[in-house]
Formats: sequence, structure tokens, C-alpha cells
Amino acid sequence: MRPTVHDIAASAGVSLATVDRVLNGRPGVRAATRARVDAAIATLGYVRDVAAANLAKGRLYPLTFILPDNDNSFMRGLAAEVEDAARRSPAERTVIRIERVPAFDVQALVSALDRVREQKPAGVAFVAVEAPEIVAAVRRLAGAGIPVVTLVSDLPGSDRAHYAGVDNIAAGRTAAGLLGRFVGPAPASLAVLAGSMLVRDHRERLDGFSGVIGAEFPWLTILPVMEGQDNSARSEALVADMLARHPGIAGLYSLGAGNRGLIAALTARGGGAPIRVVAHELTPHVRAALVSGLFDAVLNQDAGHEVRSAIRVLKAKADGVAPIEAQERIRIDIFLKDNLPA
Amino acid sequence: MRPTVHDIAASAGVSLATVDRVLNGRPGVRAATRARVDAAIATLGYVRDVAAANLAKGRLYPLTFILPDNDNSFMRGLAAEVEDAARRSPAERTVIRIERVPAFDVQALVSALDRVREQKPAGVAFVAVEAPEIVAAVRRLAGAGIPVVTLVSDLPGSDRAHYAGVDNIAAGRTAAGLLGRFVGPAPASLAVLAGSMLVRDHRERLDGFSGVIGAEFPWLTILPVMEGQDNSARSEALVADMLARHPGIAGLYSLGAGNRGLIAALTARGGGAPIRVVAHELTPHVRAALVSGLFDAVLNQDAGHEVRSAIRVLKAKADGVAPIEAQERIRIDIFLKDNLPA
DNA sequence: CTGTTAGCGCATTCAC
DNA sequence: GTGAATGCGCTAACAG
Repeated sequence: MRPTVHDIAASAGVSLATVDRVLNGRPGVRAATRARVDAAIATLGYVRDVAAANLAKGRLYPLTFILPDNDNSFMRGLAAEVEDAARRSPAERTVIRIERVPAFDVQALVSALDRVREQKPAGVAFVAVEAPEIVAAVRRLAGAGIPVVTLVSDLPGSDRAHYAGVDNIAAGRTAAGLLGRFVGPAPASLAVLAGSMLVRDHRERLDGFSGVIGAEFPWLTILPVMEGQDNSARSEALVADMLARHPGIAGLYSLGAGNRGLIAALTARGGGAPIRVVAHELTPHVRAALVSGLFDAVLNQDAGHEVRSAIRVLKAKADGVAPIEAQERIRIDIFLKDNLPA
Repeated sequence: MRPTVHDIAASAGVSLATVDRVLNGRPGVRAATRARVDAAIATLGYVRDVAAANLAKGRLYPLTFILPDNDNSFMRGLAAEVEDAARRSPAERTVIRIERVPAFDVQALVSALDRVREQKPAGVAFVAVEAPEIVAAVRRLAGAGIPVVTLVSDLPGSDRAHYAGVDNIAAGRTAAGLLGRFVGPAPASLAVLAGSMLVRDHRERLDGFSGVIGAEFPWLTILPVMEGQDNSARSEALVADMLARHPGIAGLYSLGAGNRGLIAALTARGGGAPIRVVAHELTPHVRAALVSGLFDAVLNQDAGHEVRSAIRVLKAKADGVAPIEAQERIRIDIFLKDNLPA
């Protein structure tokens, strides 16, 4: 049987209350007494029963998720996962609030972060936009003792406690490793379709991609990056134009959203030498393109994992305990048509 | 505030004990009374606090893992993950026992399963070997009300409650999708190194691989499968011989263990046309081969995920609740040198 | 068939 | 500074 507070109280010759004071580092215990209790804890190998402690405290974890009101498939899926988690809240003693902010709007995000801070939640998760004002807002939260987790897009150099998202440089490198092998050993050119070079994920993916192509596939040329603003119509026009002007394109890396437009342009093109395509995020349209053979591979981040991980980490931080590191690393999932999930 | 058993007792005009009987489906309650309680539960939107229930029950989950005493890297890693989980036991109310059995020994596994059944654990996880005797032993466990989870290798057609492992047919298909694209559009031959066609994982991987090569890369020929018995020396000899006799080999799929021998044979070969290699399980040797460029891609199953998933599922089954499906699907991780985990 | 009561392991009043 | 008593939400004897 595991030792309980009663056992250590008896063993140290003190009362439950004193044990509790020592356990929770509260004042009002003489150093000598504290030492006796600590000794008992150590020799008995006591470990506190967190569930019982939470029950006694009636502890809840109010967590706030700040999500952009973007309406692309990925963000909708992310929001759905948060709502799912909210549905499981009772069992996990969490109380999840969702705040919506306009996408890519630094001021709106700053005021959301400040507003949320007033609610004094046990933790905050948000999709970061990179700006000094945001770094400062996160610092204010951390200063108020509220742990912050960045979701999907990180904010390096800030006081965020954790990043629940993929390594985007590795993602770009991986895309290059795949595409470089797919197009073969003959000189050819590669097109890149991004959303915007202003967001960190996209920049990192491009950096990783360019680095590996340059170093390991030097016979391949990367054409000037198309910035489709994650918008389908714009992406379609850009890609159609690019395909018309560069018949030697053997591969294409789509590192942002707006894949509907890309698919349309590729479909319209019809014949010609095959173009190998690697894209991001397994949305329904992308999935269809994979199945039809239009896309060759898709790199995906599992929004459900990211959300559940963010919650686990925030709870752990709120309790002052360490999360299981290996469990919280978000993988880059690679899908071919052959390993699509049911 | 969430409604408690007291609230529904008051609302239904009965005592706590009756509420508890209804909640836990125990006998000794008149249908009419039961209905009143159910109604109260529904209208108040009661959800039971599992933590409190477990505390009251003093419930522990004795779980037994039966692992083969194989000493390849993967199985050692798996065992280490189980031991890690055992270390976290107190916090999760689990009591984890590990039983070792000789690898691939049906009789030993059967008697282990029967022996474990006598201990009446709350659940059993084991690496299946396919045999009717094993199916029968699992049936006996299920008959005794003990949920069984197969780990790494499944036992279809048995009463196992869940399979914590990857879809090996999909893995083989994925390997084919990668290798087929890697070797390019010219006729060539592919070599396959397996452990043994007697184990289900390996058969399934080969089936998936052959299917996709035949259907989508018909210009590629699969050479007769080499069976290295997951043994390095034997694998090395087989591969060296194969390479010497078939200079047209453009790709190799290693679907079992024994990769040390494969690496030795490939290294000894030296020059010649490049051979693209896809292998399984990210062990230290395989990782090094990936980094050096000898291997192109590795399919991996995360043993830590599998163990944690098995535990979650067994606890859920023991409680008679449904696990989060999406969380329990074990993915096929694909690694290139570009996305190796730290 | 139903109700009363005493805990599970811990935190928190309030006295001493 | 320290201790005794009470309750968190639920289960499990034991009475009736």
C-alpha cells in the first residue's frame, strides 16, 4: 500500500495539518519540525495522490484558447478539436474557453491576451503571430503566473512555456528530401507556392526546403516563390501562369494553404511531363488530390494532438509538474495515398 | 457547479445508495425508482467524477505486459517503455507487471497467458504470435472478463479488445509508394529482405508492398524475397549474394530486423548504380545509415506511443468506457534524414 | 428493495 | 507553531 499523509504524520510524530504545510511549502512550521517531516517523506517514499488533492481542493483548470477566425480547413479543424476537448472537460477538470480574434491582427491579439489575463485562467494557448507587442503581452501573462503555450505557430524568444506544433524547418527539409528524390537525377526546376513570407511557419518551411535542395540536389533549381496569400483564386492564377512560362517544372512544393487553387491549375494543365507535388495539411481537397495521384505526398500536423498536448502541458505547468517530454513532441505526419488514415 | 450524487438523490427523492446502485447498474432497485433516478440524472446533466470514484474504490489497475525476450533493439526499446510506464504507475493508479517469454514460442506464450489469467489483472497486453492455441488462450482471458490488447503484432479473429500497433499492410504499401517514386520510371528490379514469412507483420508488409508495386509501378520487378530470420550475419550473406547476382537492383525494402547485416553488405559493395533503401524501425544503426545516406527512408512505430496507448485502452476497458479513438490510432512514422527526432 | 454511515487521500478551516 | 475536525464526490458495508 502506498504511504499516505497519515503515515508520514505518524512517522514524524506530527499532525496532518503540519504535514500538509510542509508538503505545500506553506509557512508556520519550525525548521526542525519541517526537517522531521521531510525525512519521513523521504524514507517512506511518499508520493502525493494528485487526484485526491484535486478532489479536496475542488480544483478546476480554467484554460483559454485564443484562435484566429480564419476559415480555412485547417483552422476550422483546430477549432473543432478544441471544442471536442471542451466536451471532455468535466472528466479532465478543465473549463475551456475559446476566444476568437481576427487573423494576423497584432493589435487584436494583444488586447485578447490582455483581456484573457484579467480572467486569471490557469493557462492560455494561442496561435502566435510574430511581433514584439505579442512577446510583451506574453511576458505580462507569464509575469502574472499564467503559463502560455503557443499552438501551431511559435513565438521564439518569448516567455511561452511550451510550443505545441511541428518543427517547420524540419518539415521544409523533409519536403525537399522527398521531392528531390521524386523528381530524379536530371536537371529541372521546382516551383514553390507559399501563403505569405510574413508568417514564420512559411518562412521556416521555405528555409528548410531551400537548404536541402541546395545542398543535396544541386541540379535542381528553385523558381521564385509564389505568394498566394493562402487564397485559392490567387494561388490558381499564380500557378497557372508559372506553369505556362516554365515548361521544365518537375516538382512543386505547396507549403501553405490555398491548395484548392493549386489543384485547379494542375488539373487544367492536363498533359505534359509529370509534376511531382508535395503539399501541407491533409484537408479534404488535398486528400482527394493525393488519392487521384495529382499530389504525391502530404505533410500534416495533427490538430487533435496539438490541442490535447497543449492541455496536458498547461495542466502540468499549473500543477508545477513536468510533462512527459516524448509524448508532447508533435510529429510531422507524412501521408502518401498508401497510408491515408481511415 | 457540477451536479453531484447528492443533487440527484435529492432531486429523485432517494438516498445516495440507490443513486449509486443505478449509476453502477447494480441490482436491487425497482424499475420505477430506477426510472426516477435516470430522469434526474438526465435533467441535471450529471456526469460522474471518475477521480472521486476511483478514490473511493481505492481502485488500482493491475496490468500485465507479456513481452518476448528477444534482444533486438526494437524489443529492448519496447521493454524500456513499459518500465518507464511502470515508473509512472503511482500517478496513474496502475500496477504494471512484466512477464518475459521466449520469442516465437507458442506453448510458452500460452502458458504465460494462462498463468497471468490466474493473477486476475485488470488487463493484459502482449505481443501476439499467430496460432490457434493463442487465440484460445485469449478467449479464456476474455471469458474471465480480462480485456486483452495486442501489442505490435495483432491477432485477428481473436477476442482481443484492441490492437496497439501499426497497420502493416499500409506500411508495406507506403514503402512501395516511396521506393517506386525514388527509383524512377525506368525498368529495374527491387530486392526485399524480410525476417520470416511466418510472422504476420512481415507477411502483411510484403503483401502491401507487392500490391502497390504491381499496380502502380509495373515496370519494376520484385526479386525473390530473402528471409534473414532477423539475423544480421544471415542477412548480410543473403544480401551480398543477391547484389552480386543482380546488378540491375535499383531499390531494396528491408521489412524486418537484421539491418546491421544489410548495412554491412551495402557498405562492402562500394560503387555501382545507387540503390534506394527503405527500412523499418529507427534503431541506432538504422539511424546512422539514414544520416550517412545509405538508407533513404525509414518507417517506424513509436514503441512509447504503443505502450501508453495500450495502458489507456486497458484502463478504459476496465472502466467500461470508450477510449478516444483518434488518439489511439498508432501512426506509421516516416523518417528521412531531414526529420529525425532529436 | 432502500437508507445510513463511514471512509478513500488530501486540503482547509478553526481552535489551542 | 501546531493539531482536531470537517468535507470534496463517490463507494461499500451494514441495517432495516
